[in-house]
Amino acid sequence: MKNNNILQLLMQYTKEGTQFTDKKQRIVLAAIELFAKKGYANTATSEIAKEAGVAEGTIFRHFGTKENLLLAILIPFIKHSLPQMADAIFEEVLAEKPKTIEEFVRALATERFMFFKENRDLFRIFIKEMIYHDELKNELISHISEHALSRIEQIIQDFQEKGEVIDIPAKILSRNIFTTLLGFFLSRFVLMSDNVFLDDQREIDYIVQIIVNGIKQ
Amino acid sequence: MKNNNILQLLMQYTKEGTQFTDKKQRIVLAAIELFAKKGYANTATSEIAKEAGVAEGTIFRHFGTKENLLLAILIPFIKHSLPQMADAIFEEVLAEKPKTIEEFVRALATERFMFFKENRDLFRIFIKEMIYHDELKNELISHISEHALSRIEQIIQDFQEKGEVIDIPAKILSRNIFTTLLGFFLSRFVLMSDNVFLDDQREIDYIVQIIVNGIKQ
Amino acid sequence: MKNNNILQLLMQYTKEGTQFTDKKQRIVLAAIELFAKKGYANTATSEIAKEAGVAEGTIFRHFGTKENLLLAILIPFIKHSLPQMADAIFEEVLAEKPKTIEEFVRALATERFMFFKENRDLFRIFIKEMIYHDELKNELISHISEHALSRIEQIIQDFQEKGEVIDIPAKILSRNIFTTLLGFFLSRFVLMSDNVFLDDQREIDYIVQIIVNGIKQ
Amino acid sequence: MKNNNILQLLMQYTKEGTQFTDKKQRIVLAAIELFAKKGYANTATSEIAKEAGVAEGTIFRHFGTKENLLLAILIPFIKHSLPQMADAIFEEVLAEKPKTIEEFVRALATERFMFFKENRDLFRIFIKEMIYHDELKNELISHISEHALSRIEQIIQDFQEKGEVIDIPAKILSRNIFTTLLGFFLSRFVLMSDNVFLDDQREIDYIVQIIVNGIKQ
DNA sequence: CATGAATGAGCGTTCATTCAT
DNA sequence: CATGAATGAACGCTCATTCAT
Repeated sequence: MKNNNILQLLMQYTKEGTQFTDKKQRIVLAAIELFAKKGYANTATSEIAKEAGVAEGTIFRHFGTKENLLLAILIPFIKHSLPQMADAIFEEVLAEKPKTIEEFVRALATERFMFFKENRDLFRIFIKEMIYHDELKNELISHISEHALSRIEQIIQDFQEKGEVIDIPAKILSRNIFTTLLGFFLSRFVLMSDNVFLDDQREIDYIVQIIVNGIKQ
Repeated sequence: MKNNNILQLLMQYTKEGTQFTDKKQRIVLAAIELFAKKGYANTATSEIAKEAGVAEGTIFRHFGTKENLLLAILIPFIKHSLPQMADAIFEEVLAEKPKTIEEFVRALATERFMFFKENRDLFRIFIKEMIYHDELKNELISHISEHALSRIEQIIQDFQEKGEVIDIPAKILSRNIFTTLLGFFLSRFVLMSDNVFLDDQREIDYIVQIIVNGIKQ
Repeated sequence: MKNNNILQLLMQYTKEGTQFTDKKQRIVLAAIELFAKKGYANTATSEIAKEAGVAEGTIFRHFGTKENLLLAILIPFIKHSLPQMADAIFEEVLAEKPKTIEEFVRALATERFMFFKENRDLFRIFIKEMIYHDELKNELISHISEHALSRIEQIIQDFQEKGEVIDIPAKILSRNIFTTLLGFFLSRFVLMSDNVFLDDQREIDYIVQIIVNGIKQ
Repeated sequence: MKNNNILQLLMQYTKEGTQFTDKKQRIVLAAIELFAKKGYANTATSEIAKEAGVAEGTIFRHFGTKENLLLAILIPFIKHSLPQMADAIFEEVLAEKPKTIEEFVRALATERFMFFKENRDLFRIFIKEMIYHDELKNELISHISEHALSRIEQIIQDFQEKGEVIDIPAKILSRNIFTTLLGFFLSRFVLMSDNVFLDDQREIDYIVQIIVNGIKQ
């Protein structure tokens, strides 16, 4: 779980294949912060420039349009970081060779919890902009299906064969695990205020328990 | 389950306590439709006026500002409709005197599924605008806590006393049921495309099964 | 020759079929003045607004875009005023039943001289914007061909039949008369400074003499 | 008629009296091409730089401002190339010792036709930019008067003395010849589309015939 | 000399809001 | 109450110009 911060991944994948320049990085960071805080539509490019300490024109020199700046944040994440992350997640989650379904769900929930905690800003941008941005929505959903759901499904099947998990189609179960976790993270990191919640570890414990009880044989 | 449509409820509760005039109603209906379709920020008041068949000035005569129009849609819903709805929900859910926790969860999930299905537009506005609108967020959360979570908690406790539900604090359980359902509805009605899903009844069946298995003794 | 001023004609032909409002008129007049003086590209909409004594937004309320404002000046002129003018020109020119080719050319040259003198601003806008605006160019040329050249050709043929005009195809002659006059007007009203020229009457006398000698039998 | 291309002349005359460097030449050539195609105002210096294969800064190192670049194209042409051209024109036109006014006009028309055909781009820049650029306009007109009109006038006088040309003041006749030719070239190379025209030779024949008939005794 | 990233004034355009009718 | 023309602040964006390298 060493590198959970997307921005570092983000920096590695640009059209040019080169590192972002200093100013470009500062623009991206300022944009993420402001988009997350106030939303894309309510953030003026002049504010981003001010926050980043560059001239407004510099934003357009690097990204062409404001929308491109948004996409320059989101698309590489979807296209490159997300699959790579999916690999990393399952590598890490499976590294400890979870023997029970509970160990697996706990590892997954913990890993994702930490991830969303660390990248709450980006997560918020995603959720907000996706709602009316079908292109992004479909792109993201197809990537999730391909890279995450299919793996969870496989793992569930393994546990089903061992008789540890109830006999509902693995496709359904995996989607419900995914949905349940997503709902939890949405409540936790997007919708609700922090003060509603207990400490992290107990939160994770409960959601794991709920999920696992829900699917255990 | 006779009156699931919020708009009719919405019309009955205004600050002034009077009925909305015809034009005011048309403005609210047009605004809801457009806010839901394109988002608050991307909807011009001129569009709302056109869609409602009134002059742009009329909107401002009635609501003062565009934001007030949004709040005039959301606040009464939260303040009046939501509690009333909560009453109605539990009245209805409990009307059939659910004998088991499963019957209760199924009744609740079904009722809310139908509700969100019918009011998807308003649901979307809520989610989207709440993300960066802390006032709304807190208002909504406190109402939910007060009117929904506390009742679920009470019911859970009853079932715990009967030994049907596991011995996790009822507060936690109820919040997890709530979160799980909300996550499901967010996926189902806000984030995902329709075509990802099975038919309604099977969707409900599975989410109920997951939740119930998760908390059954 | 009572109504040589295009703007009055311009005012009569709008999409709505109504008279321009006062502000709309002032915008059009200011735009013509500034476009003519400084060119379309070098005139800011803020300047037009200032000159017209309206808010900048008012321009866009009425015309949508800056280019539409240009076209709202030029297109009605081409589509409506120009054909109508062509009618008027030949009506007037032929009203005095010119017995000789010289009388005809003189009447035509005089009428057009006065016209361009009075509408020099609009003439300049036309010439300047047409140079790189093929749509306008083609529109104008086709209207001129249809409404002006064909009539001149007819009249030339009549004089050829009377043996007054040399036996070059009437099509060629008419285009050369047209071109010669146009060249004269371009030099006179667009390119050259006023001080290069003699008094109007002598200018007209000479150009007529040149043209007539050029085509007389 | 060996060297009709202005650009080569252009390259030889700069303020500094030195040869243009390679990069400077490439900038000028690119600018001429783009100014002619899209107009001065619609051509970005970045485009010129790209087309010329130099950095944008290089343009400003050489020319200081964009307007200076335009003037660096037009002024030397007016100051140096135009008089030199005038010499060359009349040298060439008179080389064949035109015995009749028709031979003279034909030689002049042919020479200029070929010239404008070959330098249509530059011609367009001139016309377009001159319209609102009084400095340029006056500069050009005074040079034309001095170097071209005065010579034509002289030649016309000669033919008048031989009784070949009508007895209108030579000043007027020469300006009318000039104007008629200019009008023809404007129509031919700036305003009209190519497809309106016949083949070059017949075009020339007719314009010559018109002019000559117009002034022949 | 040459570069090109950076600049920021100025542009066309949008739109919530006002107000005379 | 209702209207819709008018407003002007604020926006995204362009581009001639500068300057450190």
